[in-house]
Amino acid sequence: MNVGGAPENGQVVIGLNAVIVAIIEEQPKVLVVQHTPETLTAQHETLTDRALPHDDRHEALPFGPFYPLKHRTLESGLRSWVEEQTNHEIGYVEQLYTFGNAGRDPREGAGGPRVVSVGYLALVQDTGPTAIENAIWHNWYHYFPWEDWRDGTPRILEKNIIPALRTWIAGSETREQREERYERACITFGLDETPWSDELVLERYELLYEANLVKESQDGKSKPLPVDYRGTPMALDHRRILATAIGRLRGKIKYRPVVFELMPPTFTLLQLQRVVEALSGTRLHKQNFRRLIEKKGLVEDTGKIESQTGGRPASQFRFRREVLMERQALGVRHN
Amino acid sequence: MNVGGAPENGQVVIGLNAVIVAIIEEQPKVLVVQHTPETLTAQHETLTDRALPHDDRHEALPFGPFYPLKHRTLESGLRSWVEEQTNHEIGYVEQLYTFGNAGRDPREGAGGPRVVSVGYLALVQDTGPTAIENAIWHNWYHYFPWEDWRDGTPRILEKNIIPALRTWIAGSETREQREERYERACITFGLDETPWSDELVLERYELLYEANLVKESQDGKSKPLPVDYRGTPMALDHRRILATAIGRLRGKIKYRPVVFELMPPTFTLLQLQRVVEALSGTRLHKQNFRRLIEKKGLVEDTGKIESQTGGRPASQFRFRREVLMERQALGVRHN
DNA sequence: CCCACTTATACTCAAATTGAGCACATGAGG
DNA sequence: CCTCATGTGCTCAATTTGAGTATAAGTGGG
Repeated sequence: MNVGGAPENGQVVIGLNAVIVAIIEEQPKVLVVQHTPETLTAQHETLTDRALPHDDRHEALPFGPFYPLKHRTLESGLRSWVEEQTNHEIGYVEQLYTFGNAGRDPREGAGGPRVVSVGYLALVQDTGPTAIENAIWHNWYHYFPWEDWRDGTPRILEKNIIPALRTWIAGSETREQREERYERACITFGLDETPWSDELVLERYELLYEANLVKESQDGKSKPLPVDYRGTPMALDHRRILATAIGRLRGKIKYRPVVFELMPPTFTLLQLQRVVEALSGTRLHKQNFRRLIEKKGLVEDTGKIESQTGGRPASQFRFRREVLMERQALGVRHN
Repeated sequence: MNVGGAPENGQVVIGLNAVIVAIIEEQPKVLVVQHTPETLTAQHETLTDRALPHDDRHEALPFGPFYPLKHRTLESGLRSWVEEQTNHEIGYVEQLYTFGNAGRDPREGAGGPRVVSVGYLALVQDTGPTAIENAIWHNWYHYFPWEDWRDGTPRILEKNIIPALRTWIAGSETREQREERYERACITFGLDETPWSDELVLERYELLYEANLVKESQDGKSKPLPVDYRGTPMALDHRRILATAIGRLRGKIKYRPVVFELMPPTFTLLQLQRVVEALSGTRLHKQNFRRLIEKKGLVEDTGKIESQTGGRPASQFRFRREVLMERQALGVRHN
């Protein structure tokens, strides 16, 4: 057994994980696969010869294997199965991170191949229901309820997370550890007047993970958390990958014009603002947002008027594709 | 043959490529391995059962295989072989990109495993000569002579590259193509008053590649370029990986305090400035640089005085490790 | 028809940041 | 003591940013 390749060093299989994002009704949505035991087996093919442990039967990111004989590049592998399965044309693909941690996937181990998975972020337009089976669009704030500040400070944060973090800080074993925990919590969760930073999504998730405040880090020994404040869990390390994607996207929109990948061909400035707000989880100052957009010259007036605004009719704009070519400092900054 | 793993889908082997950077005498250096046929075989082990074609026997980035049975994570795999081989302690490691292109490595193909390689950027301090065999520190501007603007516009750019690009633009087959080429060249190479952007290292390299102005893209049919303006070539796609690393690092220093990973424990502000300048390839305004650094509070005066400055003695500073924890907008902006 | 309500859009203004420079300090070396 | 090279404090105008005021132009209800 184990012939071919570098046998004595173990087998490696490459998987492609996609965070597919669309904005639907002003909410940032991500495509997730509902894992029932049957669909899991059907989807994962060779990777699923061993079943997932019961606890990990959760929602998962869509996953596709990489076939080196069939796919010329990793990205083309990703594109082909995503477009095939979702019937959505992908406008934008960005590689996020490659995860190779042992123990990521409980199916590996004695005899099983090591799964190295490459995470991708893909942006698609809202083009109605997907054809993909068992896959649905979920609001990403279901998984990260503390990340949505559009209606003010999330209640979950004030009521549950911050107090739990303070308990965690107080429970340190040395003074150094307490200070370190406090410092981290300040920076990531904006404790005690420290400003909140929308990009630290991964850092926040990891802190909660370490503090045992999310489902994924529960070892079964400590008593389970109340459901209401840990956010919906996902299979394996998928919530981590999603956190990476959100943080990256929030950062990227500030200096590259990627928002437009999520927009319909024409849109009003308020619609554009709502999309940015949905992604960043914050509210923006309307007049300044417009000033910024116009200054960048990313957008041009189509002359058409949208009158279903609920107020004064608005001009419809179009993204100027000409400026798309790698150009920097063209994003949409906040406030 | 081809038993184990997912046989019908081809074998995959994972390689780890490291761009190891240090600043030595105000120059940004990268660790490269000199490939003679013998050392190549010794280094690459299982990956080198087929020899490289003669043209690809160039300088290469250090490369280590990933052993799934031995390494718990990709990063720990990288750290272990880099530290083992270089005797340098790595302060900072960042994953760059995962390359899976077919045809990247001519050794793959019929029967050979597909090599997927994960590129890493590692920053080390200048701690004298390395112990690694056949590896030497090379100024990265040998590979990208057009990227060093510290002594004004690089002559190579004005004398050779820009004219060659104009020829390439003029040689377009349609009007659209000409406009597209011109636009790209403007943005990346700062043609006709467009400002130069230090971060577009990869974009510039790719443009030159497409325009057939670097060695790696020479197909052997067109007549060879004069040596003087294409920069030193590297094996396989290593120059591409290096370009990715430089661009990433140039971007990163602007918003994260990573420069300090390259600094000795104490340093003067001018030394710090010289390091930033070496990385970004530009000159900075001294007084404003100081103002910026002091405002960020990244640094503290040790009270000690450096008198080997050639002028008035300077205060020695130390990086305040306390602020290292994920904190944003703390980099060193230019000018 | 007027009114409340909603959204669009033009413009103002102070605070903060940035880019460029002057002036002087302080050491080394002739 | 004069020159040279660097360090360090400070000024100043231009630009950008954050926050707000004022007004325009639609909707639907009485």
